[in-house]
Amino acid sequence: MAHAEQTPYYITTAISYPNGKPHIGHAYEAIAADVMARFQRLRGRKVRFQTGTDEHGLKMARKAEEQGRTARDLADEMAGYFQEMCAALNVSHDRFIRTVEEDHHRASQAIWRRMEEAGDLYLDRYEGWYSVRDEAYYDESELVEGEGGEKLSPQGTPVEWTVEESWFFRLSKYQDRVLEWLKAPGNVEPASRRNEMIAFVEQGLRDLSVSRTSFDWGVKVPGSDNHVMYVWVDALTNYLTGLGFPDETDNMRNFWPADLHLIGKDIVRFHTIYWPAFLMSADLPLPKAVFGHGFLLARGGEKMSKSLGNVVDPLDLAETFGVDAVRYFLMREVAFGQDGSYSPEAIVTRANAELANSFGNLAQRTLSMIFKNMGGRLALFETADSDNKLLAEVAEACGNLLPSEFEKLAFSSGIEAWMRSVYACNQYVDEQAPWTLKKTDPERMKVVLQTLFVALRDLAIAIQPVVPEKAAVLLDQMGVPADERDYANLSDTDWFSRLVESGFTLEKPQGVFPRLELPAEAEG
RNA sequence: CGCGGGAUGGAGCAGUCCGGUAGCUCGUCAGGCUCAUAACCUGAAGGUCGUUGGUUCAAAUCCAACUCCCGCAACCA
Repeated sequence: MAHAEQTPYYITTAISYPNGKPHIGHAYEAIAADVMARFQRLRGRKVRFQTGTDEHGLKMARKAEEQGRTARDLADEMAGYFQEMCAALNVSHDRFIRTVEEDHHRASQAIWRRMEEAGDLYLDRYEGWYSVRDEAYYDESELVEGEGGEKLSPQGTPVEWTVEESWFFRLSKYQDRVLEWLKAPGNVEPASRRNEMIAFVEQGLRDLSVSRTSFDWGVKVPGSDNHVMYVWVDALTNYLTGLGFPDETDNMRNFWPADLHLIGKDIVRFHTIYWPAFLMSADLPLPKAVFGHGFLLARGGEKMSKSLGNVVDPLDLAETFGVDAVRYFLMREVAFGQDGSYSPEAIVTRANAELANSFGNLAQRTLSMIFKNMGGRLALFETADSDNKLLAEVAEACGNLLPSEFEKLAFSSGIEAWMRSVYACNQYVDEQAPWTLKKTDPERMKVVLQTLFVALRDLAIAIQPVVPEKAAVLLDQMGVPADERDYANLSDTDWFSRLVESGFTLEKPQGVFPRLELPAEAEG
């Protein structure tokens, strides 16, 4: 369907550090971003969606060394897993960026030069306690004592005294401007994260060490070949790289600044303090919004870890339960922004109750009755008040409630609103009892069934961002043309008559959301 | 005084910003229906919303103090 205006929308996930295979946390973020991207496309916006991997840094270098191979070789393998994950989860990104790519080095060096030209970079010596794991220096006062009396970072990771020449970024210079930006609602969400960051900046910002000489797996600092950039300098720049920066490309013009950086709550600081400061220094506009989502915990709220044996491979999950069930579960179960928990039981319960029993069964019973009692053929019909009431409720949920919640990234409550209208449909089926009307008033039965058909089409269109594959299967069965499935089509009043005129005949319906069963070995 | 999150019927959560009949899902019990994916619909039982104090006509919601739990974070980042 043509849209009068195609307002650009640029959304990114964080790029993942691929020193391990993707886990459910990565899947969660990728899926959420994908739901948002698909949602915006359905709203008629011209979407650009980027995800990828952040492959530089000491940890990758060390890991490769341990395995006796090159960092690049390791990076290639690991990045492959992340790409596979995106494919398996139907993540519809426009670009999967890898920070080892040539254009990314070029973009990083370009932003570096701009910060340098702004007078914000200077060479100094850095001495301090460095944690390889955290990739951060700590002040003596921040260190804690380990069991054997050894010094540990506040995170409990080992630190070593390190002295190196380093480039510094004048972060302190941007303190006031960053603070001002942070305080404007909407820039950083949810508010709890925003407040944390405000508190952090109000304590005062120190200049940031932004280069390393202790290893060479990274982007070379222009004019200082023995330095590589601090991983975050190059990692954050990926959002620009994908648009063609530093060239003045159409993508740069259309999509920068980004509409949304979707990230985990652990890296909010980098995205809402360092990144804005870098951009200010480089004289580039700041992202319109940064959202720090919560984490997915194992059942009972415990952290997922290999030692606890509760790690979840997203690919296994998709294979076991189906991609759409997993996507639905993740978006529905936890309030976005907060932490949530996962368990196989929870996904089966949720998917069965809502997708199979409520929505899937609604579709099946409706289409089945049309197929059996009307020969699968549709005809124009006149609705009564009770029918209009249902259609109005469904239209409100699909056209207003769900979209306005999704726009706020409140996926869970958007889906809940949608679900309520599904309940209303099942209730309507019961009240109208078309199986009785079949004997008493066949004409009325047709009205009821077709009212449900209309409702079903709205419901299927609305939920597409969450369960794209299954929604498409359902809409296909219903004969809704592929180019009439945007949100704008929800308010199209002629689609039904066009469908009738086209002579569409419903085939014997196939269940779209079968009930799931808990795999026997998933117990635990 | 490190930081953050949480405590609401059996379980999992929403509601808390902007006080005013405590809501949802799962589970349990009873009933209905039979079109449909052993599904759907209706009703019921079950909570003094962690504790104490305060503000108020009114507090899950605001204020103060306290108790307890969890995490510091995703593969050993």
